[in-house]
Amino acid sequence: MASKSGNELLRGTLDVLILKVLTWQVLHGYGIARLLEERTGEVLRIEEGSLYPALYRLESRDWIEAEWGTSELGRRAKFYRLTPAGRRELDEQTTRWRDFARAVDSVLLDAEATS
Amino acid sequence: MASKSGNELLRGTLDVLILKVLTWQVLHGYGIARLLEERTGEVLRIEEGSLYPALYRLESRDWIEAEWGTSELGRRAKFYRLTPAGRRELDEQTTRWRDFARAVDSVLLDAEATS
DNA sequence: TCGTATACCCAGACAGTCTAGGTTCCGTCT
DNA sequence: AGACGGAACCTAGACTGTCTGGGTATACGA
Repeated sequence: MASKSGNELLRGTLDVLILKVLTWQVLHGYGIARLLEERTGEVLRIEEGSLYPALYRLESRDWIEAEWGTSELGRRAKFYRLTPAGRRELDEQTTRWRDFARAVDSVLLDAEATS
Repeated sequence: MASKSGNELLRGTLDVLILKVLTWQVLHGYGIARLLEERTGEVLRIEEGSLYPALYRLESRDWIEAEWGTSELGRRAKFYRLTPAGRRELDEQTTRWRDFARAVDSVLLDAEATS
């Protein structure tokens, strides 16, 4: 019952998460999703139907660039790298996330009664 | 240019914020929005086009109940209060937010290179 | 050889926010 | 008295991003 499949919280956050992962390494889409899930103990689950559209979006905005290659497991894969504009965007969105999260916390973590 | 009017980050967070405010006091919609903006230094801006649909959504799910009354300034206003189910939902969504925010932080606040 | 996992792709449904319009009424200023 | 701003509510339609659920191809192990 409390399943709530559509992760609304992820909205507006997936982009910056992808950009961040790409500062760690040049990686293909599938690997980005796996890495994010792994590092967050499955709290962040990136469905492929969200992942690939997000990658195209980021590429069309010139925040990342793609190149076909071969994965560690010998399969054809598209590797993404961060562009200079993508790095600037990462910084900006990271700041925005921090401000937003702090604001939400300041409300949610407050005591129940303001007296 | 970096305007980004549609606040995607707010997605999935507005509900829990409203529920939380209603643990502080019985309040009308307009007042909820003003209070959230005030308390977060305008970081959270709640547009009326998002606010009222959100209130109907919460009411239709029986998480809040409404009653018409008169505001402090003498105007007709709809006052909302939290229901028991709303309180449970608040707890659940607060946990979900905390897990999510911690997961995002663990990625974004990490050093640039994992070595 | 057959299944499973890797790795990619896409159309359509869906949900929530925003824009931009609107109404009513109170209090204040002229 | 009239004009005006702001309080407080409401709504249709656009937009955007995620998910569901389909699909392809290939490598590897059983």
